[in-house]
Amino acid sequence: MARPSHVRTAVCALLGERHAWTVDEAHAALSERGVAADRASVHRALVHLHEAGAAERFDVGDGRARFERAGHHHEHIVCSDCGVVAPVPGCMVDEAAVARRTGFAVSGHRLTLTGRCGACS
Amino acid sequence: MARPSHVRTAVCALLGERHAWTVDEAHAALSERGVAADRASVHRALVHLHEAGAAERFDVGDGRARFERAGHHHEHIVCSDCGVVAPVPGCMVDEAAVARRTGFAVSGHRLTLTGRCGACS
DNA sequence: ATATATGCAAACGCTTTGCATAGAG
DNA sequence: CTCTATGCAAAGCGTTTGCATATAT
Repeated sequence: MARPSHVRTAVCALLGERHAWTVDEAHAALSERGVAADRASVHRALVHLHEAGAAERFDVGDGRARFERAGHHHEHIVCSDCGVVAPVPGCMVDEAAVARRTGFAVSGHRLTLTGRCGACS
Repeated sequence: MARPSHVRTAVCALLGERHAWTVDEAHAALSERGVAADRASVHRALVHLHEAGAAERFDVGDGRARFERAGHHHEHIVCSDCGVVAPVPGCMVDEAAVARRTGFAVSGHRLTLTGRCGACS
């Protein structure tokens, strides 16, 4: 199973559906669709996509890696009640200002907000 | 050893020295000062301080919990080379704007930037 | 005497990796 | 045939917890 990898293609398709997936969520989603795959394989597929530049990897502080399709920068907000992770359109971070203040050559950022989602309020 | 906890007081003192500590860093720092303490105790002291509101807990994505004194909001920037975590004075996140865009009742945020520190450039 | 912080060791959760196998080119 | 993705199982790592002990009040 060289190029048209079973798991990898399926995982890749998932990324197009939703903005964020943990390894387990992706694994479960594949199962539901009848795609048998090992957690390790799903994880490797995700890591591979990340290394290939097709996916971004981030975490919201709960210790689980999350992956999303690359190329659509946005921030994230986590509901402190139900844990859902939603995308926040746009970018509000002035990296140039940080560079000025810290002397670092800024290359990127990750902003995670916390709050209660509409459903939980 | 009830109130004037040996480890806890020492850990508390550390927080006043530097802006961020991992459990291991704190544990090592105590050892160097001749304060014998178990990692678990250091961890518990940090968690206790956090729950008491004296410390903030965050992570920069490397899987290690970091603690810092509470009450001095700032962002963080991590050097992609040496891994040092530096504070970024000020706050540049407009939570109200996020609330408007997402429908969440925003309660806080955590911004972590990445870049190369002055020493590594 | 009572309550709690500590040390020690084990349990956990998630990530990561080694190895043998199966399947594509 | 060769090379890589997969499955399975185990190893890692940092965090967290149970339990017996020590200590301050």
